[in-house]
Amino acid sequence: MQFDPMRPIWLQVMGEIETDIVTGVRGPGEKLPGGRELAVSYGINPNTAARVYQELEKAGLCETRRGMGTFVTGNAERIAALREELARKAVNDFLKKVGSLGVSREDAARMILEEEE
Amino acid sequence: MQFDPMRPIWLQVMGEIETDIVTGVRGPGEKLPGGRELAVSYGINPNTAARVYQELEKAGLCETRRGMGTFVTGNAERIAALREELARKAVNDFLKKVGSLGVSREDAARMILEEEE
DNA sequence: CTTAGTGCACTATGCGCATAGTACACTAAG
DNA sequence: CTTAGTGTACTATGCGCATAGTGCACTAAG
Repeated sequence: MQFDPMRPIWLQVMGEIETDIVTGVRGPGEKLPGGRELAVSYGINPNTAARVYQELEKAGLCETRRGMGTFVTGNAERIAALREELARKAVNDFLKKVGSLGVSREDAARMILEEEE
Repeated sequence: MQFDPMRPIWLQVMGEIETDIVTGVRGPGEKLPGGRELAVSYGINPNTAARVYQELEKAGLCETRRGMGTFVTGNAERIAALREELARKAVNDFLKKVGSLGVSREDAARMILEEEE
């Protein structure tokens, strides 16, 4: 994976794992890779990897057990709430951005259905 | 205005001016505020303000005349192209983000039309 | 007990952003 | 010419990100 140099790496990796969690790729209670292993797989520093898990725990998505590792939270409600929150945020950000360009909600919806890859 | 501490200020101010240009708030050939004035109005450092105009010129949106100021480009095609580019990018970013959450294009369009403020 | 894997804490370095401050060069207007 | 407004070029400081490296404490498995 290659990173956007304009945004902190820990935030970008955190986003990746967040997505894996809300989509079920990483199930509730599942053990996540160790800090050092995560660092290798993403090509980042162990300190940066540790930061990722610290922030995920702050967000209530992971639980850390010293000596054992970091695990996806077993709180399914929290996960469902996050999925809802992320989707709503994506919609609002999009509407705000496209609105500032002078595009209506209806036109935005049309662009989404018609946009080619 | 308050800034997102996770992203460079010059990028955020640049985005503001970009939007003003593509929406016609700042017309082609129009003189933009001086670097020091821009700094005061946004509450940022003159050096950061200068960076904004440097980047806008790199993007082909402004023309700088030493001793006179910075002006919106007279190239209307460039402006129209940017508007198209920004809208397309917003759509693609949105589709990518919402797609990673497991939401279809149709559901995304529906969410946009139904989302409340 | 020993070992491997883990989280955690610490020092140090380099880089870019953002700040503050100063100085210089150019242009238009008086 | 003088002045005000402008872009431009420096130096310097503080901060957070990201890196590198080391060590320690905890846990489970052998």
